[in-house]
Amino acid sequence: MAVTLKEVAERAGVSRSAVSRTFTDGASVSDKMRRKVEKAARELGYSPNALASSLTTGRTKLIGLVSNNFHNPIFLEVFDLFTRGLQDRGLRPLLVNLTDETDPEASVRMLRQYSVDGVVVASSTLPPGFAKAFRDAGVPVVHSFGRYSSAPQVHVVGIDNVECGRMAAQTLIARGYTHMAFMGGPEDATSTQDRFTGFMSEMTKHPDIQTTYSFAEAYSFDAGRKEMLRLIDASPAQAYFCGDDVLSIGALSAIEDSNLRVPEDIGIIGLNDMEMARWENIDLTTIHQPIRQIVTSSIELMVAMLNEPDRYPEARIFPCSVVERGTLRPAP
Amino acid sequence: MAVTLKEVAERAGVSRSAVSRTFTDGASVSDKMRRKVEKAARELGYSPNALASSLTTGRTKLIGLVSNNFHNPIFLEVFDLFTRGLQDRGLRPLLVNLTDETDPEASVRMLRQYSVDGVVVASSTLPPGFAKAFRDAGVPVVHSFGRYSSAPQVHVVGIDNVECGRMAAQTLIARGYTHMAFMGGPEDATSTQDRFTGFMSEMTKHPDIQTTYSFAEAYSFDAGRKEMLRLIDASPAQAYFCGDDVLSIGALSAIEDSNLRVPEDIGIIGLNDMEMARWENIDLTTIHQPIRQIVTSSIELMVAMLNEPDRYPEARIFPCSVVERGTLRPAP
DNA sequence: AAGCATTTTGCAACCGGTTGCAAAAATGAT
DNA sequence: ATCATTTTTGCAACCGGTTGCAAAATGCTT
Repeated sequence: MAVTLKEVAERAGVSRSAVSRTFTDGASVSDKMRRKVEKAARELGYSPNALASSLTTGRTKLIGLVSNNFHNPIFLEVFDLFTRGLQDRGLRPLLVNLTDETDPEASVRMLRQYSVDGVVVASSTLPPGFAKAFRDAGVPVVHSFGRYSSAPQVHVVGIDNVECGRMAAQTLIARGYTHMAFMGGPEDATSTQDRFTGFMSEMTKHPDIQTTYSFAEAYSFDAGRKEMLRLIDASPAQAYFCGDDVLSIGALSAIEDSNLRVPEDIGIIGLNDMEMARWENIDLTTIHQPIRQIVTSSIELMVAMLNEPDRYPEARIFPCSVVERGTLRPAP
Repeated sequence: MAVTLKEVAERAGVSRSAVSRTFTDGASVSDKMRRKVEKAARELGYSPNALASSLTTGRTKLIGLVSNNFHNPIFLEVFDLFTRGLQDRGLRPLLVNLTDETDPEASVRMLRQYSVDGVVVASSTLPPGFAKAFRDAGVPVVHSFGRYSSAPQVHVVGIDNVECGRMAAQTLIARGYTHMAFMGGPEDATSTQDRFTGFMSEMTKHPDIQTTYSFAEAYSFDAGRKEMLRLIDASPAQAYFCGDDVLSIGALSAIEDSNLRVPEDIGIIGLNDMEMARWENIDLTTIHQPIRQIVTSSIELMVAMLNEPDRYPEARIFPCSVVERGTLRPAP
């Protein structure tokens, strides 16, 4: 079907090596030869087979992009940034959607079968062990949005979720709330656990402030709404640190429907600062997660690892900051 | 680095063909042989190189998934469905993000270099010519969410946007509005053009109803909000058919901020029925686009084409339907 | 136990490229 | 024009698999 190197060589009346060399940069070819080959290639509509060459070069320029977050709008931004960033460096994202049913082992195997040069795990909910499976298989891996650790086993790029929890608590404290709560995402997500830890660690410094907590079933609108409806039905706190922005928006919807006002009756602070958070009809106060930087840095790290596979694992942590909008009452 | 077929063969004390055969189903291998090989493979941690085998079989099981919609939340649902659907059939999505800057030619070339078995173009804004470029390059292609044509040049799966425009117009007419408008997405998107055509064709049957139209710059919240603010500043219509749901939500935000009520002062009907449309704080009346069916059907069509490359191009069009929620006043 | 049909196995060529090495060609110095 | 040096080119082996074909092994019949 497709035109091969051999055909071009025959047409140009040169050896196959010569053709190969004109298409690999850095190889030694005379101008005359190059012109001859390029002419023949053009006439035949030849373009080299990247997969065949990967056999000898050992490089496919394929990068596995693994995620299980196909329901959180922020990940559309993440995929956008990743695909563009990788493309710009001549790398190709092979997308893997890790659902609850898919066997993690199977995806490791599959990505190895396709000889990906590296793997980016983009998820804030997967345990560190998942990314480690790739490392153990000898595949360079970066865990983006992964759990921060002072002794990382694999490269991690993300934020310090414990610190974010602390920051949220401090923000609420500064607003003078006397009863506040943590409404987390799924309890088994590492990001939920860490944010919870940080939040609580700060609150223990303020025993006078009443603190409660609960967890939603998922990082989703429905889960946030459902949980907030339940909380309102009991006796709600004055302000909530919600697991993330989608959850916050679900909570806001519940509050609105219960004829309570934001921020007067209940205050909300989210986390992520996704595009939607600044939509005027949402106007969510939230903690900004610098996803652009995280993605860029992840890609840089990946590129660095391709050249230096045994690079010592490092954690790259980016600072977050509170974005003041309309869902928290002003400081007294 | 990785374990190869040859090593397994040596360890098991058999020929390379034998190893190859145990890993290709349908090949003739005795049980004894299979056990021997599998044992050796297990001990060595061998898994076959999919790319190397593609060289001889001519199949990579790689499917290019090309899109330029990385800002519309509905496409996260689309990517979710596509990746899962493809995975379930043993196919791997190679994601291509087509930005304004990327040369379409280049992506065609790139996907050919990676010998993808087929390409899915998932976009409602790309011209049919783009998908055709793949067909001309001899690559099976399906254009999902593409423009409906009675004489399609490539396989198209989607909706009849003209019909949707008509349906929107009819819905507004039935509500007894006397001044209504079309607020489209970007004017050069085929979906915008078709919805406009349909909308207008219906309105010409009702010369008594005042009809106006305008276009937003993109299918985005900001564009919708901006355009609606502009319209409100002039003299707004009683009801709008907005290009899609995100645009509608932007419009809703503008209306709210202008202290006008929905649906009393201004009615809105969107298109897509994305997840967010049913969020209680949005509650958008919209035209449901059956994306699940479109994606499923696209994948089925792709699989069919892999077995029968010269399949005659067909258009698969799925019916849409109005989903009544809270942004249009009830019929009189 | 021999004869035949059937299944299993290995050989070797091939898929579409790359690359080390040595021969050939071009360049430069004298 | 000669020779040493550098650059360019082709040969041939290899990357990790698959597959048609013929030989070897097995199963079945009588």
